[in-house]
Parts: sequence; C-alpha cells; structure tokens
Amino acid sequence: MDADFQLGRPAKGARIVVAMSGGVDSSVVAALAQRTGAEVIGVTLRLYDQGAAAARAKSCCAGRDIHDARAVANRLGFAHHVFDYASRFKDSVIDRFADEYARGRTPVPCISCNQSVKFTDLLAFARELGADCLATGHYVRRIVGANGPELHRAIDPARDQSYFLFATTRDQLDFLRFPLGGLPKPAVRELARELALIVADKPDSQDICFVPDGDYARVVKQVRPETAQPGEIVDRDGRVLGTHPGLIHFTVGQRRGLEIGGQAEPLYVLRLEPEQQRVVVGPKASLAVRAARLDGINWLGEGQAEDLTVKVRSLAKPAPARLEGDRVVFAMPEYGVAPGQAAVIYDGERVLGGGWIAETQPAELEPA
RNA sequence: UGGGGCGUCGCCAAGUGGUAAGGCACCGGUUUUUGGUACCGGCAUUCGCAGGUUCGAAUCCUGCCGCCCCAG
Repeated sequence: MDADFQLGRPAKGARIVVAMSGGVDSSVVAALAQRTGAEVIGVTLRLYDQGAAAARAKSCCAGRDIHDARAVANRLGFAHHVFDYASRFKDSVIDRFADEYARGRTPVPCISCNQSVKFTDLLAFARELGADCLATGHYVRRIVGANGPELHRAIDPARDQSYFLFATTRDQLDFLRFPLGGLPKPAVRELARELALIVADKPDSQDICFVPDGDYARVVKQVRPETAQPGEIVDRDGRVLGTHPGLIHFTVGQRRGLEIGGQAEPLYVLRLEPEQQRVVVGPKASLAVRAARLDGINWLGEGQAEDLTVKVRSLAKPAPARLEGDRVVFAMPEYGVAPGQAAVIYDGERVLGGGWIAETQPAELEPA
C-alpha cells in the first residue's frame, strides 16, 4: 500500500515532516512517508506534564507516547525530534478549555489544539525545517481541485475526523497532508503489524488527551478554581427542581448527572446560565433547535452551494441545512446543540468550512 | 386522641387473596480523538411495624407508629 503525499515533485529529495503522537495512525503515516523515498522527520510534541496522564494507555503525547514515537522512528530509521510545547498548549488549549466552561459553554479542545499548536506552531516549525509538507494521521482527505486543495471527509464515515479540522485555513491546507483519509482503519493496523511497529495493537485514543481519567471538571477547577460554584437546577418556569455542584459538570443536551427523580420523562439540560449559576432543564422536545448562529467562521469553499449538510458533533451523520448569513438553519431539528461546540458545513463529502456555535434558536416556542 | 385519608426500591407509581408492573434517578457496559446523546444490562425474597386469619396476603382482621386533610 502506497500513499500519495501530493508533493508535486519527485519524492527523492523532498522532505516530509510527520506529526507523530505515538499512536498507530501517525506511526503508519511516517512509515508511508518513508516509503515514498522522501526524507522523513518525525516530530512529537510534549503537550502537557506527564504525571498521572503518563500512566494512561489511551492518552496521547505524554511520556509513554513520546517513547513509542521514538521507538517507531528508530525502527524505521528516520530522524525524530521531541519538542516541549506544554506552555503553548496550556495557553491555547487548556486555559481556553477552562475559560469556555467558565462562560457556560462547551469547548472542543481538539479543535483548539489543531488550530493553534499543531497547524500554527508545529506547521511553522516544519516550514522552517524546509519541509515540503506536514503530514498527520487525521482521517480526512485533501483533494486537489480546480481551485486548489480541498478538505474532504474520510472514506470511512465512522473514522472521519473532519469535524475537528473545520478551522484549517487555506494556507495551512496548502501545506498539510492527510494520507490516511482514504484508508479504512483495519488496513492501517494491518500495515502497522506488517511493519512490526511497536504501536500496532495500541488502543485508539479517546476522550480528552490532557484529562487523565475522564474527569475534565477536575481539570477545569484546577485551572479556574472559581468555576466550582454550586447552584440551582430549574425548569423553564424557574421552578427549582434541585441543586448542582457546578456548571462545569453540565452541557446542553446532557441527561445524566442531574439526579432529579420522580419525573414522567427524562430531563435534559436546555441551557446554562453562568450569571446565575443556574442549569435550566426540560423535556427532550424542548431541546430541539432549528438554527444556530456561528462566530469564528472559517470558509474553505468557493461561493454558496445548495444542499448543504452540517455536523454539530463529530460522529453524527451530516444533517441537511442551509446557510443564512452567519446562521445555520437545520431542515430537521437538532438536539443537544451546545454553544462552544463547532458546526461544520459540508457540500457532499467536501468540508466547506464551519464556525463556533454562539447561540441557538429553539424549534418550539418556549412558554413565556 | 371527633371524623376521613394515606404509608410499596432514592423519587413517582401499578398491584384489593395466588406468590412485587412501569417511569425517573442511580450503577455497569457498548459506541466515540470534544462535551453529550442513543442503545443494552443491573437495580424491592419484599410492600411502615407487630401479631392474627388462610394451603397461600402488599392485598382480609387487630393493635401500634408516622404523615396528611377536615372539624373542634
């Protein structure tokens, strides 16, 4: 299996920098890069202090993973560098993550990370190294069209990571390569086994990489202790139904953790009110959203396309929608649309762009 | 201390003689490079307590305890 790194010139003499997390995917990317005959330079970033995270098998970019990345580079025989980006990562990802929760929003740290540390800092560094491109293990496709490189969803919808890459700029896309976007995950693992890479059977990463045990609220409290404010859980009419240990434990659409029993149907978080430290809850029907206003929009398309689809979460199938200025209007109601999350806009398989959800409009009129 | 009603899992609640529904909550799992959702599984040998009747009671009887309402 060979991958096209779209170098635009003979691979011999070209230089490919590979962002290596220490996982299977980016390790295979490095192997594929080397197969082209180009010079490969593996780069692994230390993103946060190890400590508890280091012991965690499913994390990325901590001690264990750095070791693994290096082992892969050694085995395949190319240069490998480790850089400490912990300070930058804290400013751009962790602090922002905590600040968003403090504002009653629900952040997507993986997008912040791609936006800043990976596609700004690391990418600039790769350019300084005189590289022809920066390759990553993201499951997404870069397809060169009439107007330059386009971003497309991965072949395998179950692995597609385009949601996390909506903020990629044209300039960044120009330099980036995603050789795995056209491959099914099993093939990647198979290749890793063939190459006897130490990471071939490593579990996929999941959850937030810098949260060692899934307890993200603890991390937020560490960074912003003032966010641990208890408050009331109220219904849409303001009736107090219970209390909560802090807004940071909740997100729009969330059902579990409210600890309110005796209801005929489940209650979901409808919105967070940071000024009052209140969690507003209601039945599922009240969760329906018909439109969302976006900010921080990044646009990779040319002009306006019809028949758009939009994803408001990474997994979900893209849902039919249309664009009205900075608003996305869904053809069918969406549920669990949280401010702070991303809305990513597609024309078929192609990523046209996206933005951060600033506010949403309920599909049903709330009783005044 | 006259009358009436009620007491079934953390909450709501079905069940009036045949051997404890269901919902919510909670817990576990599946899925997943964000949060969440969804789905699957678990969750009262026991029905306020103590006796009694019966082959058999949460369901009938007696007493006690607790709560609520009305009236004094």
